[in-house]
Amino acid sequence: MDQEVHFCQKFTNMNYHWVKMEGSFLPAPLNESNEVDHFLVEPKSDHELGNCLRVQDFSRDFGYEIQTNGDAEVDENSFRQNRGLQLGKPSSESKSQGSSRSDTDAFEISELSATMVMEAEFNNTPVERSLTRELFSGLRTRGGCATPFEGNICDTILDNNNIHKFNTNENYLENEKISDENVKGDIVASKLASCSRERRLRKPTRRYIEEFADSKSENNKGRRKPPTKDKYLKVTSTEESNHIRQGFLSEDEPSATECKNVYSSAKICKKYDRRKHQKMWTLTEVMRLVDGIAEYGTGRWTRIKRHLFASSPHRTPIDLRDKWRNLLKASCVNIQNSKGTECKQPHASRPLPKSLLQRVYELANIYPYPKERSPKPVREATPPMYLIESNSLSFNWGRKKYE
DNA sequence: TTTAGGG
DNA sequence: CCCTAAA
Repeated sequence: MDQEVHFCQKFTNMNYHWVKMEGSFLPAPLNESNEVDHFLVEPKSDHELGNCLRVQDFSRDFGYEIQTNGDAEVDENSFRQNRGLQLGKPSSESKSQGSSRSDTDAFEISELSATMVMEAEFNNTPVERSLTRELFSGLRTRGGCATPFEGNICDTILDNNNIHKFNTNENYLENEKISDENVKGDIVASKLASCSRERRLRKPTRRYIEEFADSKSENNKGRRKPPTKDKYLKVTSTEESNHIRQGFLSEDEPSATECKNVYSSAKICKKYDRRKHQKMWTLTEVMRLVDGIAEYGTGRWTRIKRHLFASSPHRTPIDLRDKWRNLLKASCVNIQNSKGTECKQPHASRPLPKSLLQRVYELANIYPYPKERSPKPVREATPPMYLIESNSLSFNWGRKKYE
């Protein structure tokens, strides 16, 4: 029984916490393993232990599965005939494929599995035998799936960790002047475990958690077709909110690379609430919008967006149009005020420069917003006073004739 | 799919 | 900034 406890505690040290977050379980690193000790120490039966530790459970929850290809299919009997860590081919022959770090999850699952096998091998009690059986039945039954590693899983693990020297290739341990079989196992396993633990100390990042939750919910609910507006971005970053607070006063528009970063993070966070993270229009943005309208006219918001706001992924064509509507209001009010007309001053915290408003006003005359372009066909209507007065414009409005 | 209009 | 209807 002491051996069992010993094994279980060792295993526990390498395990993850499974943290429940928003209804789903996430793997979190384990510094202190006390919380799960009760699962492992002194199990009542083989079955109970198996339920706790089956490989399938890990791979299923990660969305990864563990692969053994055809010729590397593990034969339990031959496996058990090997001693200690001599689980596969010598490391010099082993080849790792696709050992990219981007597949961290799959890698660590495999790593964990291999470590489990090794641990079980060193302690030949019934409990560990059962665990080993469980593990290898899992490896066999779930073949044909995709981890980035092919071939003997243990070889892969060892090779990828650059710890292939641990292969008990008796040479290594003989050089180490260690003969006792159990001590060998403990040393190797503890080295493996420490290697494993190094990478598990990091907490899962927030993005990882969000992605995990998101993908899980998508798997459960099925993929919902995003609304059209999602084609244009939903942004999220702290820089973003700083930018919001700075408003007009800072003209530091996000650079192209920043926009790319924002865009990539925005693609990840699909349910971003723009209302909660509204981005103020900067003066340069407004000027760009005015330029775009001067060039393309109103009602061609998509074109303006494409040509002038290509580097501002957070501005949709609808945003441009809405901003223009607001600009129209602002310019109208200001001009009326400048004429002494009694008009309500907008409580804008950052008033636009008069020159800009003047330009908006002129453009509004050239390209009247559709609403202002007589909703009903009023043929006999006289043009508004402000149009008559703006003689600087060469715009031919309606029925004006050259005489 | 884009635009207009209202909320 | 969002939603919906219409083009």
